[in-house]
Amino acid sequence: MATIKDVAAQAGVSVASVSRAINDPSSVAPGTLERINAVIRKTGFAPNKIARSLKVQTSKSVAVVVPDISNPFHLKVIKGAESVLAAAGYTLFIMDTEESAEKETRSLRDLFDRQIDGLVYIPVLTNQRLPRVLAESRIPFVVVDRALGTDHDTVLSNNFAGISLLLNHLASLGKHRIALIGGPEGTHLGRERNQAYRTLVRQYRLEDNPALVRCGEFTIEAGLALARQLVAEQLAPEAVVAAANFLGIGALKAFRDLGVKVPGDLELVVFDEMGDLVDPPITHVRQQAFEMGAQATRFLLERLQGLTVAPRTVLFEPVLYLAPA
Amino acid sequence: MATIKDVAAQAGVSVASVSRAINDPSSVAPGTLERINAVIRKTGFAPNKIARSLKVQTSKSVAVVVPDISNPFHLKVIKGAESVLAAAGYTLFIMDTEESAEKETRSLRDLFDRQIDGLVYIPVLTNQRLPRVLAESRIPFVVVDRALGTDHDTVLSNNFAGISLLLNHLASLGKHRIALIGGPEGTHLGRERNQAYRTLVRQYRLEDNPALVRCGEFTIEAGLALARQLVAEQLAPEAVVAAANFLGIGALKAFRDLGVKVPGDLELVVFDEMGDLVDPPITHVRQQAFEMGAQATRFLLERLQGLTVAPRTVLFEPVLYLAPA
DNA sequence: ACCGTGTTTGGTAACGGTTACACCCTGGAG
DNA sequence: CTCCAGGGTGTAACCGTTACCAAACACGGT
Repeated sequence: MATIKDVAAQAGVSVASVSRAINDPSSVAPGTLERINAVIRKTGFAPNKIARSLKVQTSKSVAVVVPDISNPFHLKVIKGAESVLAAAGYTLFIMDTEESAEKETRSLRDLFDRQIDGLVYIPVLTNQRLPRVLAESRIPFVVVDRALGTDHDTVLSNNFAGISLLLNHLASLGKHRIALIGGPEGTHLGRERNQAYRTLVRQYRLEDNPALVRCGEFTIEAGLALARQLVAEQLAPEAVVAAANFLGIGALKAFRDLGVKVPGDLELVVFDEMGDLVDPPITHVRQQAFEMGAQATRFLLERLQGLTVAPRTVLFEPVLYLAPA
Repeated sequence: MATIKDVAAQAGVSVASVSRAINDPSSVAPGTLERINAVIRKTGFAPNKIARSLKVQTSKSVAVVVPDISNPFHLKVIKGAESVLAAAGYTLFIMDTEESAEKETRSLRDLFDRQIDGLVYIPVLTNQRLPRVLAESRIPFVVVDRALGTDHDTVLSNNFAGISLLLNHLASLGKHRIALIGGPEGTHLGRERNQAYRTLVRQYRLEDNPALVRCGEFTIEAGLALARQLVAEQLAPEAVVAAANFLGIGALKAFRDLGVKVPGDLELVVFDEMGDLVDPPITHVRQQAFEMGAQATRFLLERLQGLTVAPRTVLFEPVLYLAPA
């Protein structure tokens, strides 16, 4: 690769002039500029970004760090981020932490000392607070999907509202004994949705029976196992709410395997969409994942452009998708 | 962030010693080493990778560049890459080119002058040959899923075999008039699968009627539209093969909307999986995406470790998943 | 003729590391 | 008692840019 020195030599000017020709063309005489540009075209020279970053301490790039790139929600957040970044001239790096706190720390570290400018960050599920690396860093970031403190920008879904939409729908259908297939109590996200269920069950005066709530990991396997339990123990719920897409998928599989008709024997509703071709169509709420990614990135760009305002938190409202009756 | 100079000053040694302490501990006296390490721990110092890369022209990182991160096939290739990279101590960057050649070029450029060491590369669909940036670069890369030349490592699916499995299945079911919903003829991938269909139709002595093949983009919308055409034109195929997952999804939707029973009125088989919960279950072939990503990455690592052998091409066999009758 | 003023340009010190090279010890062999 | 080998350390050049500063020059006004 040609360097700025080569160009300077061939054009018969100093490196300083070449640098100026690139970064502030108006500051160099038209004749010189043309000569330099000719050489640049000829050699295909492009300034080395590494060297540039080292000097200017910025890299015109941001990263999105997500716990599981195959989770459709995360995927859409990424797509949302891409949509606003494309216009802004930033390069986007995606990193998959595979739900491992250790891998997450490594990734963050790595991004930092590669001079990433900013970060859209969906924490690993088990994180109860901001990783030290992040807290100590001076780079702007915005946290998506999990509340991890208030001294930085945060973009969240209104989990309570989401569960509320689902329970309200079931209640309006006259269901009374409604089970929950919930996420892990040890995580913020799981707790928040489970708690919403408990609160709302009382509020709607539905059957309030601890045996009706089953919690596990946010995985298809867990959904499958918990749904099986519910059926096996003859609790005969009239409806089931699954607190996440993977749980819903697992539950639906279980019911199908066990010959439980959905809907019919049982109503199933789920938090988050499960895919395009799910049959029968299942009533669910959708998070505005794309829009959340976009908004988070807008916040980030504002900070990158020097805006300093108090940390903001925004809540996106999930929307209900009713399956045709 | 602390720099190596700070550490050197605090430890009362030269920067050279600190650098050595990090990169070749055995070369510094035990006492000094300990003193340096103490300071490093205290300050949380980590060498700036940017500066390091600039000097040593390597960055211990590789990238996976894919055209569409929400395509399950690409996703699994990424997961496969991750699985082998984790062990090797390389950082993985993921970039989504969104099926845009222009964006792809930018991304590749960007990666290069960030001193990426190697590349696992799934080209944008419309690329007929290796992008210039890549061809001219000196960094090792391996191309996945599309044949773009023979002077580099390539990892492919046996598309012919995949179509063959599907047609063979249909033929064994006694189907004779089999339509194809194919990909764009202007792309290598589309052409390859469509061509396989044409060849095999003759080979199996099935109805060889150009009106039975409909091609379009690899999208859900195209699948939907093409399936509608097939139904509308009363060609009455006994079976349909969709040449890709998105086409299959679209087709299934169309049939469902039009009240065409699958199976029953029509048999549908598709190249690639469509999702976990598709109902009814559809007979399809799966590419060994994860394994392909892993293999590609293994090839890459070998080159990164200095192996120089002739460029290799490996073909992975798709496997048939029969829907329960 | 002289003096600002303004435009172009070149020299060069950073940025934060790595590494070739020279230097200084110390100790064992001759 | 010299000499040499070799371990441990520091100095400084270098990676490719950018940006500050000063130098060179032209030009219009007194």
